[in-house]
Amino acid sequence: MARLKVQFGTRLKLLRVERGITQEQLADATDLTIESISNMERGLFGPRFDDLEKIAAALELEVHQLFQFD
Amino acid sequence: MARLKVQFGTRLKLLRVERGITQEQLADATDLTIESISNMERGLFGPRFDDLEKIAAALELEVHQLFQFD
DNA sequence: CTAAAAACGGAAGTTAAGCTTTGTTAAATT
DNA sequence: AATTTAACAAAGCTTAACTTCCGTTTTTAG
Repeated sequence: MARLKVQFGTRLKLLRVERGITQEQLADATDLTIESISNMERGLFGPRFDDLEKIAAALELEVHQLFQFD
Repeated sequence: MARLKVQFGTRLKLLRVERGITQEQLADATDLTIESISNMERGLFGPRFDDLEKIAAALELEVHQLFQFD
């Protein structure tokens, strides 16, 4: 039942690494802490709605692509 | 800057109406209140991460489709 | 090989977005 | 005209999300 968080986290990390940016750089770009990014990538929690927008913008993609698993 | 909430809300309403279910039915299926559904559809706030899963399940679609605008 | 950078992980405390409750009003449906 | 459905608002509550602080491990680079 926390499947989505884990899937999202895995996807987030993949996309971030693909773009060659660090957790710290993503944290800066989204006004979050590195721990929050880390926790998201590990599936401990998902971002708030507003932060979804920031994350997508920082990775230069559409929000729906963050949820494009498989 | 609350663009995503508005887009999401509009999309949610469209998908719900397409399926011919009321706000109340969606609220029941997701363990939310009708006001919360109403507020989301009007773009006042977005759902929590866990509720995203419930909403997608209730509408029988994948989460990424909730963010498939245009 | 070593130092630095990046990521992992946990625990405890804080904050504010999301959610509820209550109530009223306005459309839409029959 | 009556009933259902949805819009709207304001005030209070809850808790997931977030931060802060800490130490450890892994990866990268010099």
